[in-house]
Amino acid sequence: MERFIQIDAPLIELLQEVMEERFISKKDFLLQEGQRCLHQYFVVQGCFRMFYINPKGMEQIITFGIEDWWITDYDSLLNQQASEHNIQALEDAVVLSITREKLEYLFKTHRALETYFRIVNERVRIADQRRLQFMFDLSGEELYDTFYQANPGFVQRIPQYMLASYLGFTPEFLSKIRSKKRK
Amino acid sequence: MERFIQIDAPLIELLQEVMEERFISKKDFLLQEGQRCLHQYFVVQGCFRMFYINPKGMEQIITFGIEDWWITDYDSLLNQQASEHNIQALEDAVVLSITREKLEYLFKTHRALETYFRIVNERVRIADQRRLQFMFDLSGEELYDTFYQANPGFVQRIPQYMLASYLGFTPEFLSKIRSKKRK
DNA sequence: CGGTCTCTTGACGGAGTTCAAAGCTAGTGG
DNA sequence: CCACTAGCTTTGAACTCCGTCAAGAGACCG
Repeated sequence: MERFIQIDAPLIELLQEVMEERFISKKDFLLQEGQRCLHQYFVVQGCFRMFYINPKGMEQIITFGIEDWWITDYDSLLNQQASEHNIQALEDAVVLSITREKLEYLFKTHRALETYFRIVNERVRIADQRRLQFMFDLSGEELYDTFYQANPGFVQRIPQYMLASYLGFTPEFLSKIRSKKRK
Repeated sequence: MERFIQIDAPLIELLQEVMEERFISKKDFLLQEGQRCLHQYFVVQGCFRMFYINPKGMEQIITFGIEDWWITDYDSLLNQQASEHNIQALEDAVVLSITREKLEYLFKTHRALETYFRIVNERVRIADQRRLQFMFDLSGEELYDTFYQANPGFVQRIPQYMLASYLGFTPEFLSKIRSKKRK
């Protein structure tokens, strides 16, 4: 938070009080399809994936969430409807959670917090746009290379088929990319 | 704005004073590659496209902007660097423009305005995510159908090859989709 | 009218998918 | 601590969607 706003001690203490610490075991869910999403989660430790079941019945990964990132399903959260998404821990994890109601209340009383989230969402828009451009411009192999370079080490943390899903192709194809590289 | 915040008369008047009205002729640019983007634009009348030149040398359209939408290049605006994008009018148009500096000043003095943009960006994140899901799930033909249904009339306002670019395929392929439908 | 911009059509090629089978790895219980 | 199983990765052959290239036909604007 200090990257984006000047945060004072009282606000830090308040957040520590209000946000609930949760320990999640590998493979457990923060959110499952059909539930209403009520919280925003800050990942303290661990790794999550957010995915849905696409029309072909396959799991499609939208995004990952790791340490120091926020994760939630905004569509379900803001429009107060059942989620089509799942958020699942890929490792044992620790998150801080806060309900949308509490957060909006804090926005009113603590202006800096709202500024913080305004800025975060501006940054996410930039990142989302870059990702879209990558998907337009790059071949499967180039997508893999680019992701690999940009996120050193992360590829080791997750099964390859999840990376394939995130990048928008099949595990078989990713396997062929990798086997080609071995030569 | 009234959709998202309670806006009072003084703020409305202030915005009318501070924001500059600009008339843009068809084919003229609000932003060109290489320039620093300094403004956020609110489209009063007309239609814009935001595009860049991809590695193959083709124009790739990222998004359109029409009446009552904001348009800008956040990456250039916030990171204060030369833009890789172009924003061009597809029709004679009217916009209200405001520099980022002025807007951030207004955020400080007029809280409701910052709340408004926080909410707008949350909504845009939802829309961006839906678009990503469409691109994962749908074939070219389905993308066209879905866009056509969701934006009745808009397809008539723009050349077909721009729609093809936005949807992520070639004008030739779009032409084949349409010729198939005629039967 | 004349040229530029836009759309269409067809033949061919290639990136990525699908399906099926087999090999590998890691977690789990006995 | 081993054996077994479920989960993950690899490989190959056939196939599909969509891109590329090239040529022509409209359509719009000065």
